[in-house]
Amino acid sequence: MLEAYVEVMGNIAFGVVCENEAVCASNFGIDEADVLQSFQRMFSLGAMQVATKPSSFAEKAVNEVRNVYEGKGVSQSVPLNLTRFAPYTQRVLRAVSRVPVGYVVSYGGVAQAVGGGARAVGNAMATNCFAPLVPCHRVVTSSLGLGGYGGAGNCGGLRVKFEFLKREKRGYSQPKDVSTEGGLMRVFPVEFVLTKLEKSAIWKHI
DNA sequence: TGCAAACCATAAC
DNA sequence: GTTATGGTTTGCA
Repeated sequence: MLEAYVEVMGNIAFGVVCENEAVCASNFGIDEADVLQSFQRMFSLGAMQVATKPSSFAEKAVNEVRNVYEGKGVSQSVPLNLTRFAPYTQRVLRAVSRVPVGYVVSYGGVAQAVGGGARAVGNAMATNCFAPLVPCHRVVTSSLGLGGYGGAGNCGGLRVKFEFLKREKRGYSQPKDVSTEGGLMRVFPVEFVLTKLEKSAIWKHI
């Protein structure tokens, strides 16, 4: 039986779905109903039980979701259960979760590391059930545009993605390579994206 | 800039 | 099998 748990902090709600000490899904939204609704689109109603009193693991997982949301980074201490995804999608998600706070990667950059094409990577992001644990908000277009955001859950929108990136500013100025199971992956300081967006002034309309 | 064609893994049929 | 569908990319006018 899957355990769903949602914690509301002020005007934002964080939620996880857990099973056997692993996270099967995570999300955030405007309130508890919002988050639960997104979970119900991923799992059948009968397979999931909403916990009023969370297991210690669920509590820890929700904490992690909140940390990432607040821009504090990923400790990568909670295991993810990716088995309900296609093998290629799993590779993409694992590669993306290696992008450090303060950096972004392009769809094509991920594709280069895990194989396949940029478009396929975008598809994998769109089905990502682990927002923001798998930081799909750090994946942008090769021209340093935002790309898209908000596939599986209710929490979508480029505005949200933009806010994420602003919180994750760390003042880096040089690109670097991170290693993935497929090979090296080039990541860029999030500032590259932000300065370009602010210059183009398009972000004001998001 | 803007547009069109190539790209690639999935899900649905 | 085949088709439709994207959170893209690249080249060319």
